[in-house]
Amino acid sequence: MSRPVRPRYGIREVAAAAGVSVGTVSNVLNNPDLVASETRERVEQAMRQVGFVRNGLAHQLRLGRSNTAAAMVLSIGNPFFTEAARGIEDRLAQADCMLILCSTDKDSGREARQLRSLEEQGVRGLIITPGHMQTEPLLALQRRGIPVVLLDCPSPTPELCSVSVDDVHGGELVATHLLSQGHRQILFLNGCREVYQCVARSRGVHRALQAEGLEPSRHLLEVSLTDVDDDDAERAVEQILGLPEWPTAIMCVNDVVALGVLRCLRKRGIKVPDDIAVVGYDDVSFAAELSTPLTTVRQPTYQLGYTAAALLLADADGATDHQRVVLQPELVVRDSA
Amino acid sequence: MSRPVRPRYGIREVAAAAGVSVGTVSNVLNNPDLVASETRERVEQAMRQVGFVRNGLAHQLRLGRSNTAAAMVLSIGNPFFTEAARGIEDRLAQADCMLILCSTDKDSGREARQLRSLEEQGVRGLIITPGHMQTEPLLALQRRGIPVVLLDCPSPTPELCSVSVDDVHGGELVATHLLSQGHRQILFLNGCREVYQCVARSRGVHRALQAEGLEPSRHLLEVSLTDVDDDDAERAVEQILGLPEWPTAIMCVNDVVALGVLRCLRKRGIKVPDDIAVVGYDDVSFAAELSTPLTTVRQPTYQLGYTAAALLLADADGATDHQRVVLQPELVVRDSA
DNA sequence: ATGAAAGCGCTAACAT
DNA sequence: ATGTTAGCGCTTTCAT
Repeated sequence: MSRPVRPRYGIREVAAAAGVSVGTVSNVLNNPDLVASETRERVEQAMRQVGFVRNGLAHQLRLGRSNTAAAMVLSIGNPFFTEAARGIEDRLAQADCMLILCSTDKDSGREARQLRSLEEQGVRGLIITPGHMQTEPLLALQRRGIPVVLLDCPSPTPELCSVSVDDVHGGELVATHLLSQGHRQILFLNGCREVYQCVARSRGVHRALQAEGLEPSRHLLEVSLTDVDDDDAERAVEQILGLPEWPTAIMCVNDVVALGVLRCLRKRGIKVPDDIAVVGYDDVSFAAELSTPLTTVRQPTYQLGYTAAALLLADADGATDHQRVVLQPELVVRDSA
Repeated sequence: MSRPVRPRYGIREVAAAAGVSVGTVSNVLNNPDLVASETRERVEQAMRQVGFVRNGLAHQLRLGRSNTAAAMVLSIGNPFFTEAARGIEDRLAQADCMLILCSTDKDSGREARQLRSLEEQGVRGLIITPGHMQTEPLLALQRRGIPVVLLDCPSPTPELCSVSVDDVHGGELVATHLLSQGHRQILFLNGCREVYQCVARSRGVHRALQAEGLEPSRHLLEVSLTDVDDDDAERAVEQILGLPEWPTAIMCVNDVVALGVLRCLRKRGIKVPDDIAVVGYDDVSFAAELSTPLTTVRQPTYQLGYTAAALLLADADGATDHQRVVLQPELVVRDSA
């Protein structure tokens, strides 16, 4: 038998110190009102004395559930997701639940590994923005007893909860705005086509073009970024500007991408919006203060997270209806387009 | 006996399905080479068949340690910390270790609660940017077997590891720059005085004033923000501008605060740097692309996190020397000052 | 090479 | 009101 690596004082030591049984100590912890106040006093003092910290692993093993939920987002470097995480955390805290925040960073291998690890940890539930559209692993997870809530992407099945923002409409808002400004050569710096949000916004853009009777193939160039961050966007625009014909407007899948676009254009001395218009998405905190205040789409980000956590808790408490909440985005017109 | 809330298949079911004992299944998991390859094959198939997921709680309980480390930062909304978290995560991943990321948000009650919760979870180690200077709870934690590494703040004791950036020097760099530009009325929007970095940077500013033979009380106004975010900063500046005499330069404890300052000044139509100069700290991704490109202090943020995780792992593996790594900051002069 | 069984620290049913 | 004890799922020693 290997010695425990971290020998701490447990309820046994507390019991000995207080002259009671482990059952009583356990009751002080979990059913204080079953214990005579005098005894309770004594036990609590013993706990302080030996520096007792409950072994949560044993606790949860016994109970069969933990008070830790997990959130997996696409990128922790995107303020959109940290804002949503704040909402999640706040709601979970109300239920004395902690949050494990993970970031998949578009690595589906990593997503799978983390998913497994979280399941092994026995998380109480999972809030996830999937990096692809295979819901099967998530459904399996839920069948094994771990409630799943999709974040920022509507559930394709009635078995999963979801909270999302209407991305088709969001894409449509942006494209309609650009078209109304007379733009006919639009570059859409989109994310990976495996990600729902990206596909949906693209659909919205197409819809806007159609509404004007315009042929997408003539007026729209869509590029899928790989990392979907500012550096990635900068490189992509750099490349596009090497082409003979420039777009008159660039719409970005999020504000971080727009940041990279602005950086590239600034370095090349290209004026926004005069030479090229730029539109972001998310309305993160810095959007309004960029060199050219960013026209973008505001999402109820905090509420998105907060609601997702609420659904998760309801589900973990045995709710059987799987809600699909859809929130509405809003175009914020500033100077960049 | 209450039924387990989440009945999953365990090694017992796998053993039954494969026609072996639980010990053998365990060996397939942990000592595959002790098992005859034919048996191993059979067991592995049984695992897939029943959809086996190892119960990490029981695993860790038995082993006495987990493969999850935790990081507690001051604010998850600050890109500085998410960048550091990326460094931490990357280094931990090399050791097959997961990260729990927590944010204290200046709430010391919350910090204490989360600390306890993490200890109960049996985290393998803790990387923390403390919101105050009481190291006693951290030392106690370490004595109880959980290695602690201070992030972005030098350890005041030889018993704790730390990785930090020279904040006194950083503050000095900024102030020296401002003084050399002729500024004699400097507003320092600092964070809470309980936080080491804030105190250290303030010391650096004082040092710079002294080097010029200037009296701090005449040339420096230092304000402690409470939330230390952009909205908080905006409010503070709004208030300062109500005073009869305005500062000629505002230095900020980080770039997020600078963002709020720029927002306030823009709303009031005050020109940067002509009317008031502004300096940030951290050089986060958006710093260079703000309405006025931000003069700021660059820190080796990713490396900060990466190194902290390396120290943590070394410590958890039994290293007994407690290193104090100090990195160097660098002034990045742009347009805002 | 495999099996049997003890025990990690805790909770809760049952006994007193 | 308190004590006793089985067992959560796993690992590991010891025996076969």
